[in-house]
Amino acid sequence: MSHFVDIILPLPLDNRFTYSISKDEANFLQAGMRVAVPFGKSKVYTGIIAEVHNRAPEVYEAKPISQILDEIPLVTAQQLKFWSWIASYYMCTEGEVMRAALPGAFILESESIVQLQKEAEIIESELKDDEFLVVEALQNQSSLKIKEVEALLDRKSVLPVLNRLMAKDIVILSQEIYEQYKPKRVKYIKLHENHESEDAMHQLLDELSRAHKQREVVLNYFSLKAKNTKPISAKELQKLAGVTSSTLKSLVKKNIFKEYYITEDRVSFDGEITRKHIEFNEYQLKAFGQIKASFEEKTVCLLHGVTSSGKTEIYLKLIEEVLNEGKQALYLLPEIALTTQLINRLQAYFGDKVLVFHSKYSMNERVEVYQNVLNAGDDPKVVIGARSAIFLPFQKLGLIIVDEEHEATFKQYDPAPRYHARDAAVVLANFFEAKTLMGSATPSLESYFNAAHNKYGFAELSRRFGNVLMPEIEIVDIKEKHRKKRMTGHFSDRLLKEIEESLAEGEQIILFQNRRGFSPILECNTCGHSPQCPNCDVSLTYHSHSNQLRCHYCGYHIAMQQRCMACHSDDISTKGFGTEQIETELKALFPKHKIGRMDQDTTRGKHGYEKIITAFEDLEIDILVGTQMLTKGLDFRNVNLVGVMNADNLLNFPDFRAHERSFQLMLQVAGRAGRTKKRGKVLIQSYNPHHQIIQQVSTNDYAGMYKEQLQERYNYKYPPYFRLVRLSLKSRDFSKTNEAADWIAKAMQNVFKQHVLGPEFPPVARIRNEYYKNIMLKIPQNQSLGKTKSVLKKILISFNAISAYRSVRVIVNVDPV
DNA sequence: AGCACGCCGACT
DNA sequence: GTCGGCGTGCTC
Repeated sequence: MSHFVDIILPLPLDNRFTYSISKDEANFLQAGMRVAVPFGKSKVYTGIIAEVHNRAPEVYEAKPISQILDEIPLVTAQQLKFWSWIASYYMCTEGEVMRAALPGAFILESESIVQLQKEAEIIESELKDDEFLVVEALQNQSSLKIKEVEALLDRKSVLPVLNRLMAKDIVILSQEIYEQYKPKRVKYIKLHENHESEDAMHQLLDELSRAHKQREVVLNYFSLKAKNTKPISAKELQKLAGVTSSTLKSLVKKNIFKEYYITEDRVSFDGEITRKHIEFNEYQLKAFGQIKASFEEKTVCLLHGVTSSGKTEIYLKLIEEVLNEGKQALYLLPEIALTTQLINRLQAYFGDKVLVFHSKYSMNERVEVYQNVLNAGDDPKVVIGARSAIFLPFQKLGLIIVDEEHEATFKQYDPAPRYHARDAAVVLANFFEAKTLMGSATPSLESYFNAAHNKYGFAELSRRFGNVLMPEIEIVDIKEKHRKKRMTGHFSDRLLKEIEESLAEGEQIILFQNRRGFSPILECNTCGHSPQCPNCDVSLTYHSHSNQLRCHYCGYHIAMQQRCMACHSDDISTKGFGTEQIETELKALFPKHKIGRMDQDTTRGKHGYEKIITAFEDLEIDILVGTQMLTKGLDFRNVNLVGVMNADNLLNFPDFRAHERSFQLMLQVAGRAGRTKKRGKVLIQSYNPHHQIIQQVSTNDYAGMYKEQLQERYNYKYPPYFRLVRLSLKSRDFSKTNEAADWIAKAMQNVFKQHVLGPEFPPVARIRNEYYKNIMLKIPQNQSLGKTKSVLKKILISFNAISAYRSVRVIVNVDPV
């Protein structure tokens, strides 16, 4: 009987691909293992085995696999099931899910080259036969391809051999594109056996009497040795003795010291557990009880807890219970809320049971977290991470917490899979029969709706911890202030007065200014022209620090213009305002105080964000101006005043969620004020002070907002009453884009009638010289999702068969946010 | 996605 | 006379 494997390749291709394997391989291989397979004329890809079977393909001859990359499955059966759910629900390929789900280092591409490590110390007697063969070959030629190693050893599974050689630091494996995972190895020092006796030691010190530095190293070594039995790292010894690595090296050369290496986890935690017993207040106790009770009958529970009401303690307690049952927990947060503050808090409580999964982590670190989760065995862990953490290889998941559940960043926008981590988490939890807890101070309408309709359980925390009052929210009518000439730049007299008072009290201030939408643009006062991006349909925005005009979409930039580009008038000015303007104005208004700015420009780089936060915590900054970044998970003790510079540009977004978003954003920002004893103050400046949303924010009226917005959603057929699928078409050819969009829209209208919207140009219809057009499909609750998607898929397949529209790409976004 | 194959313009 | 532009079709 012949044997085959079906492979998922990390490519946007709809099918799995079948390869032939030998009988022995069939016995060895399992679903979830990686294999390298030839694909097309010359490429080799890493694929995941989805199935081992013996159904020979009928219309083609299956190629054999080229090598086996794992000895045990890297992907669990649950994950494979989850991948295929994601692919089908979000209408993408399994290959795209694979790309998103596995750390890049696991996906090797094309030919790997094996080379001898330069300073390898090779002890032939310690090598197995096959290892020796490889080393011998490498001594004759500088590098070997994996294929050549296979030929040399006359077998396919050569990676385990190479891995052993890598572990011994004898060979290195390099990739053309992706670098491979490298374990972190720390150099340790010990005394050479020759000097271990007391006599030898004294003799040694005498010998070194003229080599001061070397003698110093040896003395320090002994004192460290006397203190404890821990291995002594080269770094530690160098530092203590105040010498460089070359001194150490010469001691090693003299056979006085010996080096050895220990592989260490990059992601380990070596701090102390300062676990404090969690003491709930009565409200937390009640909410905790509500959650536990709801988990008896429902799988998902929504926790609506106002800012700083102590949601985190409830999470910790629930996680602790799950860990005690021997199960794993996943704590999901939006990327920007993954702060050191929170991680430290978790580590202080759970110690090395905490694993952090971050997109900022290096590839090597991500591989280690992945492997730690996979090999967790009987030592369950809690993983804290952003949306992609749902793809980790959990063994026995007991609980998923989705904190800041309302955050749009849980939805991946680009590339596919365009999944919503919150919604996918519920499905993932169900695979494990685990529970999901969603938490937010401002829940999404969808989740609140699910709770209200008994699909989810519900718990509430309406008091702030320590009975701190909710901040007092005051609305400032800046239209009137303008009329009465009470504005200084973008600051009303009210706001300035409050800032002055706060500064006088020695308190810190946060000012919030929404980033995009109202970045400053250059405008001619004579002809009204403003410079446009040549590649995109947007105005260029002014960046004062570089004195440039830039495009947010494609990065195009030109120098700041002194004259209008259309009419050469020199009467030009900047319109709209961003964080940078606010910062400049503040510096002029409060020259004696330190002003900080936190936005995309200032938080670039690995620790940019941390630096600003730390500076603010250490009271080095008096007033912090920022974008939405500062709404999340930060706990500043000394802030009592928060100002929202302009509420209107949030509200005027052309999006059915704009009002909900504005409400959430403003309340979240407001929550930064007065987190300790003193009652905080929030000033919201607006041209429309009577806008419903602003009124609802000022009275903290979530229920009112919910009711009103829900009615709007009902009237205009939006979620949660209707599901949405958005198709975006793009191509370099304007009329092709239009024709293609019309074709698809027509095909859809034939089936879905009035539930097809568009085609319509998006607000920015051209980006990087590609033209965009959108079609929206609304799916009523009583219409089968599966059937709808398969009809849509069929339409798209026929569309792709039309050669005239070949250059038009269609992007499908299920549940767009 | 990548890559080879293939058919038409400006160059050693 | 060739190098190379990217349109099209396929990958087990």
